[in-house]
Amino acid sequence: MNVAKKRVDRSIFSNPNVVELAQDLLGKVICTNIDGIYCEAKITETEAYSGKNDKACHAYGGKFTKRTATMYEAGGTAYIYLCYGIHHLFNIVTNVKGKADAVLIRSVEPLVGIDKMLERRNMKSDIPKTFAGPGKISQALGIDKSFNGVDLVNSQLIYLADKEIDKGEVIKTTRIGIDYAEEDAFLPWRFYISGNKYVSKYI
DNA sequence: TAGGTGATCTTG
DNA sequence: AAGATCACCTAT
Repeated sequence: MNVAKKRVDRSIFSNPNVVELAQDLLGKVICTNIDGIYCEAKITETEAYSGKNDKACHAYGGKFTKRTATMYEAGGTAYIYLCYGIHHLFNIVTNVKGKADAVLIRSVEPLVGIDKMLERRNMKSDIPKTFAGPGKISQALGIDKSFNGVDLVNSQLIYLADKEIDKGEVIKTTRIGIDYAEEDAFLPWRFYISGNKYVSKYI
């Protein structure tokens, strides 16, 4: 049965160390109330992006555009953008307002509403990789660009909860799909729960 | 392994 | 105004 859960509060998202926070978010639960259906999914894989020094980050070097503006919002804001014309990528903005850090959610383990998540993915069953990959998890949870800028701390439609699950060992490795970032492509800023089945790539 | 897909940003 | 780029996914 479901372990008692509580909504996480603002303070966790305002951590100025996004690399540490990306690891803390593993095991937290994304709750959505979209299309009138309630779903829950545990975060199993994340990546950290830092506006200040990280060439992989959209807001690198203080870059401020219409798109990146969301990244400068307070920790706990949703940053969602369309990637490759097809995929909505879901990030959680971190740090305080004015500092452009974010955590990309790359994979989740479905907990509640699995049938609805499969339907959104146009799949009949949960085969390996069904919920592994940032484009897939947004599709599964019903997240699209209309949620860009939403405050995850207060929203009824999408928020995070803490089920106090022991997440076990965290694997640290390099981020995916950021070859353009030169030396920063080698930073070990991707994290996943060791041994978990819902991860897009091992090592 | 290659191509789809379109918003976003930069360049001319 | 046009062209390049892109934190990916699916099917050959």
